[in-house]
Amino acid sequence: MKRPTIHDVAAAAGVSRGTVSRLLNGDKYVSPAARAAIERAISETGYVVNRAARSLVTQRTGTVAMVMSEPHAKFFEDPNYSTLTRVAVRMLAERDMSLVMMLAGDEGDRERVVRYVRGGHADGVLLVSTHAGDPLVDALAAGPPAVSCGAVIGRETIIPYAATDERLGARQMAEYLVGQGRRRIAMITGPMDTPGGIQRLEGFADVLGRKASRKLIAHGDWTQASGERGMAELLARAPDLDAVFVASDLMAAGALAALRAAGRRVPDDVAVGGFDDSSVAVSTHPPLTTIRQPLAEVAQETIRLLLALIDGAGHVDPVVLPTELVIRESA
Amino acid sequence: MKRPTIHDVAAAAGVSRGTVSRLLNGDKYVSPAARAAIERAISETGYVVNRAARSLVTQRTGTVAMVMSEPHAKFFEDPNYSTLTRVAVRMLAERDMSLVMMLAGDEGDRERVVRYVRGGHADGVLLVSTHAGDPLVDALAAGPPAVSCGAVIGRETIIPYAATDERLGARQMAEYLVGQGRRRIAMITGPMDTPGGIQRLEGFADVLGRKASRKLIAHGDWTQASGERGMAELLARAPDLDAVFVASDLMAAGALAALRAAGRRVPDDVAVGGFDDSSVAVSTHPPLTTIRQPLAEVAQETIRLLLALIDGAGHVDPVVLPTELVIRESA
DNA sequence: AAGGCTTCTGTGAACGTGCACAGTAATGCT
DNA sequence: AGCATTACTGTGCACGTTCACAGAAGCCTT
Repeated sequence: MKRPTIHDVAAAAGVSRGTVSRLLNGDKYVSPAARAAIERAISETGYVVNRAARSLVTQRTGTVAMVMSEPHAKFFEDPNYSTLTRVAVRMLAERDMSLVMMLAGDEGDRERVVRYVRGGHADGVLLVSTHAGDPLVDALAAGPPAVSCGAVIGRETIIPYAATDERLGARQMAEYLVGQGRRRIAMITGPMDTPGGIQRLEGFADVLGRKASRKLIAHGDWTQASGERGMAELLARAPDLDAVFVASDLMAAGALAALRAAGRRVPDDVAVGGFDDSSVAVSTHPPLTTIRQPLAEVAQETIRLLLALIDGAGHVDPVVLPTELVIRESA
Repeated sequence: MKRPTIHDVAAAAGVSRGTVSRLLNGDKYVSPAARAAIERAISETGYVVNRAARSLVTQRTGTVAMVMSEPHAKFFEDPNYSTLTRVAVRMLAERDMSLVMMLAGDEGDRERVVRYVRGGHADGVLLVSTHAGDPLVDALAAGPPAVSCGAVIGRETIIPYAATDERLGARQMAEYLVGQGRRRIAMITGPMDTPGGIQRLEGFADVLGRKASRKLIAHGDWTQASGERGMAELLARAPDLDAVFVASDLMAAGALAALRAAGRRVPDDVAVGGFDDSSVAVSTHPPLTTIRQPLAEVAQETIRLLLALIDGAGHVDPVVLPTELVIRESA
């Protein structure tokens, strides 16, 4: 009834522990005969290595901790995390490693994460949605390698990351709107302590120059309600606007509602550009012209960086990947 | 530089390993003096228990594996999983346990999951979106306790679960549509190998009786595109329909598009009812009248069942929680 | 024929913990 | 006073693995 150990396998194969261990860990000095006997013994006994015993001696855990700092609720509905999680699990599984999820919403959570990581329970840390000034980043500095999916504002040189070229994406949308002959282009940004909030506004300003006046800029918090509010504000401040670039599709859905309430037609009176190419982009009416991010590639690069560091690379360079304009009907 | 061990703590506190261990594990026989000295020593040394060493001797891992069988991509955007993950991480953290994510999409994945779980690397298994006939369920039967969030079709008596009362929700919507005076009510279902697919149709049929003719029923696969297709089919087969109950909000968004394309006004010509009360429900035009599921409670109950089993409960009863009608503008 | 590689194998020690057991001192009970 | 009980503490062993080391066997070189 007991689970078979490496001893049982060795006995069944007629060799010693050491030889079995060598086979398991890919050491080259194992004779073909021994190899065959051991492989047979493993499948007969249904042996699977005990990771606890292994990590006790190797000081490695085969585990990566995914730490999410989103203080409230809905961190996940974002396809970003969905993709990242999937890619991470896949890539780690290939190396027989596993992904454990941790929340770092409040102080207690954060302490637990630090204890866990510094206690040596993870070989690496995958940071997600870490806000500017999050104390977690510094608390984790002395531990195992950490990377972030998306830059950590203010810690770009400390925490390696892979990210979308947010600024490029914003430029693409702004240029498209200008190219369509729009003259009074407004913007609803994300929160200004996130990379997406800051850099999408920067890209917008790159193209619009001083036409990007404060009057034409409203700030949201990624929620649909904030998009609706932002749009209403903008309409009040600049009734003559003929286009709006909204920093996320979800907020853009809110903006559409506000425009409809104000009797403006989209795209005839006002063109609307979104960002993310998420599932809401096609469920709105009209469907959103938006910016697609290479989510899967970003996720993949993030994990690649982390694995390189875990494998001993002293330093890795951040990776920034280009976005793509997706034209639908809203602009 | 080495991480402090229980020995170091014992030495610093002037007691023996055993006493420290007793304090750590909540044994009552520790004198107040020893307790104080040990607690001080722990915080001074920054000691954190080595889980590998602990599980080696206790045969427990402090880990729950969350296994997702969704064959393709987007398992996560569903707020269902988002909520479940969050709740699971929270509740497990309280007991100092952790959640590891595993995918069971293809055969290779499934084998890895079985190896992992039967190899004793998890104290419990949390099944998610497991389809009818999934071989994983039987392969896991001999291992540690497993529960499912949402019933596993055909294995309801083997795998304990917490779930929404899907059938009740469908009845609520059907009764509401009937109560609004609708006479020709159609339905677009989910895939018929999922609880949501089957039971939402059953609830609909409970209310409509033989009025729920095959002519008025189309099948979707939860995607928006399938909702659009289903609606087009229904309009072709029964042009006189005046209401449609769509088994998910996302499919309902597709149905709205098809209705708009056909020139039908919602809700004037056709009332549309959704299911889930997800974020799309408020981003469509008009916003969807839908059924809210108590996601957080279901998640909580699921984990509670699992923990009870891990704690040695021989048997637990499934939990089914009621839904709620949310009235917006589409019906 | 002797020595030195290369290839392969077995063995003892260590990793850090919990648990059973033995043991001590103080207290309560008759 | 004697004995049982309670409260507390220390010690040896086992958990299952990897790693360093030592050693055996075969082959090539001198």
